[in-house]
Amino acid sequence: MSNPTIRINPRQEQIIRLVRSQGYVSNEDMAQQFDVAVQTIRRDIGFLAEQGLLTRHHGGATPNSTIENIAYNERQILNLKAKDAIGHCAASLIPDRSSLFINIGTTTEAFARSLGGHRDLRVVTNNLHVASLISGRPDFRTVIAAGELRPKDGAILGAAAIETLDSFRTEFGVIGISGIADDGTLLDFDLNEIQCARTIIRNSRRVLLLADHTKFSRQPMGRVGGLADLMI
Amino acid sequence: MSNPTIRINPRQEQIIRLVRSQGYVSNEDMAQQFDVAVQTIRRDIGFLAEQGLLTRHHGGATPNSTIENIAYNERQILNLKAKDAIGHCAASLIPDRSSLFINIGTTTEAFARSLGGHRDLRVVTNNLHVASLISGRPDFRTVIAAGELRPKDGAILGAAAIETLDSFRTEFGVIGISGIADDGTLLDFDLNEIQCARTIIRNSRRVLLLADHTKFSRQPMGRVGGLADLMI
DNA sequence: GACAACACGAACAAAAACGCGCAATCACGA
DNA sequence: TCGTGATTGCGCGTTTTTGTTCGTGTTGTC
Repeated sequence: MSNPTIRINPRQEQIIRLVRSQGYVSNEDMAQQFDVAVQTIRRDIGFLAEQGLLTRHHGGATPNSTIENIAYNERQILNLKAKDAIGHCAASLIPDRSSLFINIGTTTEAFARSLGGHRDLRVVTNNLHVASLISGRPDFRTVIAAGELRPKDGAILGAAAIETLDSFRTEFGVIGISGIADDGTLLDFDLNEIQCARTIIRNSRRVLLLADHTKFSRQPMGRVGGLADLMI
Repeated sequence: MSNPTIRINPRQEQIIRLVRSQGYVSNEDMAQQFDVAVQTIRRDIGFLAEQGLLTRHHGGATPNSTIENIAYNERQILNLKAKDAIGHCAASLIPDRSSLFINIGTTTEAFARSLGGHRDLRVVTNNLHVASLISGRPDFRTVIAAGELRPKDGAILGAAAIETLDSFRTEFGVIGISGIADDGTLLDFDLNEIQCARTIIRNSRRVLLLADHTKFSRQPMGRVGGLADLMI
């Protein structure tokens, strides 16, 4: 029948906890910490990875925060370094205990990843990956918008999403953009995205627009607004 | 059914207390502490584990955290094999091109993981992890419910979520449950969860209830419905 | 592109833990 | 006092876990 006693021993449980809290731990470190041979740790890691509880690497293991891995591995992220830097910089502008919208886009996801040091934020987002990234934070209050998912980037768009976004007012709106025209006009490809961005801008006291240099060379056709709309 | 005299001797009671306070205690330590042979401790541990009062391991025992206290990460690994098997089995009942609700719970997540071979499903869910799992599928149409995220398990609950769920009718409702009473009554801990489950049941042509054997030994207090509510 | 250092898996051996059967002990009432 | 049944301790063969060795594979550097 089904085995009643699950085959996970205390050490393996500790390993999961350790890896999840540290991000990356080497086999050597774990062997030392638990006072067992490296080979034993390897066996544990192998077993846990087989169960899908963490990810194996040469020399150690990392947690299996599903979405982050999907984000990095399966999706092409251009200018990762620049986006991380932008996200980090933007995050430093957000004080603890603030409320904020986070819109769709890979740059806003980088921003969300940089919120690790913040506390007690209240976040409203229509970005599935952002929601996943911060979903484990017990001190955050995270609201996700309703609606249909767009597979390619985890965006939640449409009338229902706008309705959700429209029922909140926040101190910050963090949005990305597809393109910026020479005159400062903000541009996007998709009407739904544009409407969501507008809703966020309308309901935020301040707006942080995250964009790297590539946005200046693109010229989508939809108009989100002018830079003037972002002024405080 | 409930046996009137369960024989738990003082030593066994002490063992439970000790394990609960220490986290992990080796059989050797306990044998020394109670001044009995290791064999006797083994018997005690075996008996107590059988009663579900603690968890047995090679060389010792750990406490059996109560359901509410089990963190999501740990819950995820409970009965992983059984949950995968259940999920796989349930997935085989779903034809391509169906529409379905997927509720919160680790078993429903296992189910979602088993949908890899399906095509063109339309899914409505209030489970962030489920949404993430299937978000990359370009042939699926995925709708996520609105509302506040519960960090411990990625559940989206509340009035907004119910409103989203209530605006769809599907062929299948896939739900988990916290406990099943002997008379078939479905039980849950949280009022919000119960309301979501009821909404899903109401709006589904057929309901698939995913539960492993551990659900029969738990007795939460909220009533979701009877097994009769699930009949086709 | 080659080499050194490190990490890995497989196989084997040692150690620890386990279960079972049986005998000794204890509790308790006839 | 004796018998009965439950509990405990011990011996021993079996299973599980852990450590070690060694040939192979991977990584990083020059």
